[in-house]
Amino acid sequence: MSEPASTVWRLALPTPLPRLFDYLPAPGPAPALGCRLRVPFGKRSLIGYFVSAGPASTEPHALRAVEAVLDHGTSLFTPELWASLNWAAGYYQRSLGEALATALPVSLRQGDALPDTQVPWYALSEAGHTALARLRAGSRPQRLAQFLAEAARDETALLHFDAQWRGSLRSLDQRGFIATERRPPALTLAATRSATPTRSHEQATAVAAITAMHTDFGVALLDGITGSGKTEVYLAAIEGCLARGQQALVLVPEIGLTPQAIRRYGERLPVPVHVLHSGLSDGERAHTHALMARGEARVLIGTRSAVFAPLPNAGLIVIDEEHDASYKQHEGFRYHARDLALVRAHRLGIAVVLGSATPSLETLQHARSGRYVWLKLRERAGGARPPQVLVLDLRGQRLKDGLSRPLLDAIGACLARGEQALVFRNRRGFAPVLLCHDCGWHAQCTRCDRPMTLHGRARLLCHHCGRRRPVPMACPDCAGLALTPQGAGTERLEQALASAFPEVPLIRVDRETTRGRDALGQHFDRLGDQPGILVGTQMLAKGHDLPKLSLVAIASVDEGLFSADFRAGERLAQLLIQVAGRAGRADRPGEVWLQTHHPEHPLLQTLVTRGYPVFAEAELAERAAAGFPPFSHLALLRAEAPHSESLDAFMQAAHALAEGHDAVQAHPPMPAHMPRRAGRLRAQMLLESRHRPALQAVLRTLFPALGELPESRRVRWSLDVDPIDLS
DNA sequence: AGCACGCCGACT
DNA sequence: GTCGGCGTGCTC
Repeated sequence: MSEPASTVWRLALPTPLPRLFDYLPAPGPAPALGCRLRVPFGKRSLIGYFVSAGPASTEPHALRAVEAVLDHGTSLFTPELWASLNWAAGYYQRSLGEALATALPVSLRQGDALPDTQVPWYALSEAGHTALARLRAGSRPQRLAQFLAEAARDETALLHFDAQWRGSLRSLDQRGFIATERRPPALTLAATRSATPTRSHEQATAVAAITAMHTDFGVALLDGITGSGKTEVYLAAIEGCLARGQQALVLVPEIGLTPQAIRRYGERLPVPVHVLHSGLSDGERAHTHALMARGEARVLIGTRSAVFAPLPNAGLIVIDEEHDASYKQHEGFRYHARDLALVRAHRLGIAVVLGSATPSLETLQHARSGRYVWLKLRERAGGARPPQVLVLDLRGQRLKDGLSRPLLDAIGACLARGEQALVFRNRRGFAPVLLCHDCGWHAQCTRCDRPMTLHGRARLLCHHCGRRRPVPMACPDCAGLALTPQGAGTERLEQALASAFPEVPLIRVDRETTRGRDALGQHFDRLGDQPGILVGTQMLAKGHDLPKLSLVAIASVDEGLFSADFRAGERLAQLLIQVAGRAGRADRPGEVWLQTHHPEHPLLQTLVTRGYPVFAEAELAERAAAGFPPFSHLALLRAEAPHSESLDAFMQAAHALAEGHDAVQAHPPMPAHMPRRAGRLRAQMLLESRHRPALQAVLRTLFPALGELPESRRVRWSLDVDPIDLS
């Protein structure tokens, strides 16, 4: 039966416009919820998602017709994923169409069909069965034929049976002894798995607690120090999930998805382990998506966007390093993968394991309040001792290229023992500032009002907008020749260390030296187990285990100590613990050196002498007193414009709209942390509430109203719900 | 976000 | 004289 003529189809479209769009229906019945349709939109053609059929909402609109229905019968979204994405679009104030499109791999987003996941299975044909007895006993083809006579096999099984199966199969096939058909891939692996290691009492307790949670939604915080064996707990929990026939999703931070880590899951679990990360082709991503959607993949490990994987048979979600900032998308649809995973798990009625050595204060607060099961791992596997932390007071010390004498001596001693040292510095380039020693001028980016970083000896680079220019011969202000690099970046540390220790290999790891697939792993491989030095940025905080690494130095912790961002302390503490955790995992305790001009700073004192849990308690008390998250909830309106008039006008108008709501405070607009970037002026306004629903209610009216402000057309603006970074 | 339309600088 | 810069307006 056809729909009445006045009926329209209401679609979500991948555009930031926060509404649905009506179209004249295509012939045939209305599609299922979430089915993809091709529709004309302005001058282009878009993929939209079916939401509902009904009478046209707004009257005088020239309706256009749906061009094609792409999904017949079932949509790409499971009911749970559909509901979760609807929730996410509302919560993060994005259009439903954008949220839906973000959740799909690019090729599906563009309208491709869900890829075929069937693989060839080989069996013995009737002729083959008849001929089996005549084959020469013990020959390769005969043994293969015997193997296929028992059951049809896929390529994985054949490979495991005989690495050179292809030749034998071809010879059997040429004689008509093989029957091939396409079937879904095998769910389990025949290969023998690596043995389960003996678990510590703490680990066993954690595994039992997580296993007990399998019947319903629940969250466990696996609060385990570095080296306490969190991965072993994940693996055991995933094994339980697989034993119940369910799927497991593991989220890891961008940098955590190393071949080493993937191998560990692959060697242990009795099913194929699938991986999603940014290095894959569109086709590979769509294929993995299809496997998950059909329940043909049981374990998926992935970074942030893997949180959108279909889970028709969900059993468990693991989020490793749950505090990691890479789980928050920093542009467009600014979702938080951890929070979205919790929402999905709630709908799915499954357990979530949040693991970290340095839990976020949000998660910790839930654990303290009893909403999460709090599982602690406080022992290092094998009884290894924690690293010894030395705070090195730089005041009055002579610094050579950012390195003090005691630190150089310690590195020398470390190398002399045949071990490795890691020097961490969060600034790339040679020096962060180029200063005129005569008049005080320093090289600034003309578009960002920030110092330009000196790279090499001749080039200035702005890390905020990418602008580059040559180093002037003389000071542009006073014509003096006393231009001096101030401070030390990774490049300068590399040079200083190379001249101090010319006899050992030295590897610099930062964005310049480390690009592309597993470049980091290759660096580590190059170093091997010989004595040597690694110097570099954040990228060194995770990755390979380095058994010979016994000294970690943080060249300067000072920048993080006095930041305007209320989360800076938490982030610095997490980084310090993480980097420190790299030292001395094997038989001998490592040493961690912190260079600072502020050895008495409470953060360092608490963290170093009493550890992260005590630090976190103190920080939580401060957050409670100041009314910051997790004791309040934030949304940040950001805007930028080429001229201050349009920017100010928009921010004023936005503030007027946001003001005067119960239980939600709209702070006055203020310049962004970087008031000018790439030549554009930037401002922001913070919304804050103790009551999340109250904040959500304000955002629901504020967001569409902002888009309708005439002032909004002259600025680029965005709303960040639960911002991680207030700068 | 795209994509077009529409008015002002440096080029064949 | 044009090619093209990005301001501003619209998308069922």
